[in-house]
Amino acid sequence: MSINRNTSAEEAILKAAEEVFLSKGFAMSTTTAIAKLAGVNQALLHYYFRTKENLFEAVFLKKLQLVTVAMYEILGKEGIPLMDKIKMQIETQFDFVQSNPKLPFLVVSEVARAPERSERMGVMVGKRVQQALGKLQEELDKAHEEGKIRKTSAVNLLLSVISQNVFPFLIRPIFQAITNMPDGDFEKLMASKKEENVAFIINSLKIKS
Amino acid sequence: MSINRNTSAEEAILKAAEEVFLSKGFAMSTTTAIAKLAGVNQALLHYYFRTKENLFEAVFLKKLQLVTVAMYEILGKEGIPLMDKIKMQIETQFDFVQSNPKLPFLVVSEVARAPERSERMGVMVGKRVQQALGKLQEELDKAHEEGKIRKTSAVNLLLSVISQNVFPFLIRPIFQAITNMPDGDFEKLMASKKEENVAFIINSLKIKS
DNA sequence: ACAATATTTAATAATTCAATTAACTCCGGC
DNA sequence: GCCGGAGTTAATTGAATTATTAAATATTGT
Repeated sequence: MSINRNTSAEEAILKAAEEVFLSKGFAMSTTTAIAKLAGVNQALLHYYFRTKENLFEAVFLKKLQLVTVAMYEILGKEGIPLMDKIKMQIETQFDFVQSNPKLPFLVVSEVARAPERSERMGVMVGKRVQQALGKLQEELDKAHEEGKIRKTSAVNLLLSVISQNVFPFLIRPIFQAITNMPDGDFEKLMASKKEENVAFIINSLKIKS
Repeated sequence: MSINRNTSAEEAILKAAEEVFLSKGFAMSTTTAIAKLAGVNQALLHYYFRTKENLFEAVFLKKLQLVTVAMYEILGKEGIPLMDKIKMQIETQFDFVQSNPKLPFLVVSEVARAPERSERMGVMVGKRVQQALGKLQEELDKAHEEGKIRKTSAVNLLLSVISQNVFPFLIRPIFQAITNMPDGDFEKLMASKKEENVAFIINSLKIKS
């Protein structure tokens, strides 16, 4: 057994699968296309992963683990002032999505294909997110009582943050088409979008004169 | 030709197609399933629409026209004070998405399948949206100069509004799973989300003390 | 009534694609 | 050197699904 050869082939398949699945989703991807992109025979893909489903699972779970980290890592941290925490959460999340811009599409399309995925994802991170949200809610309430921010729901806030960070990457092609925006301009827009989102969210929490 | 019969059959197919395509997307839907749901023979579907693609097109374009209205209708109006206009735009858009909650998924998945769709959508509404955005930018600049709001990009604002309004419906299943939220609670959350979004956006525009 | 046309169905052809099979190659241990 | 297993491929199978065909039934105009 040549370690080099098998890892290179298996890795090539995984890499190709990642690329194809990420841009097309499960149903619109073919093992043939993946094998071709990987530069291997289509049967080899089945040799290593047996089924298309298995191969997908390998790709998807790997990605999903990354998501969960970006989701609750910051919120779970102790001893960080509320506003800093929110700021860091937005930034971390944005960076993650920016470096995995096609992942949101895969998640959304996969949930439509196999709704039970949602439940598995819920089991995977639910507990920790809920804890983090509980903590966050306490802090938000406290800050509100101290007159620092307006009354705010933690769940709602999290939803807003994710919306702001994720959605632009999800509709990028349509958005560019409608606003007639070339690639360069979109990337420029996104470069400033992170701090824009931070300002936007933080500002919306503040109490206005 | 019986008007009753053909409309009822053709309509039934369209209605079934709408339902299936909206929840599964193009690739994960089968003409067999659509015909079955419509209660007609599968070949009848081909008699009326010839191809699955045609049938999809009929459904998709119909929906798309609704979208475009919700997108620029308000922004294009004259003689409405800026803040009222923004508020109305958010509300109209939210109402639209709420009554077509599965449409965002279809649009996103369709763009992944056939990227040229984006361009067609761009052609369809681009001009008008760009005009509306231009007007909005002028108004935003004016309001900023008068010290009423902070400096704001119209494109960015529109993107934020759409993000806030659309994204929750796109990830509803995952969101519910992660936060362990039953259907009733989610609907309650959405019932207050419209005004929440208005407050959120308007507030973020204001200049804080 | 009946011819022309539209609608509907059953049967099946054609296509696509995942998955399997059976053979071949390459390499390391003995 | 040759045996055995891992790696690889071409070719094929089988299932699902889109699309067509040809025949049957209903409807309308005259």
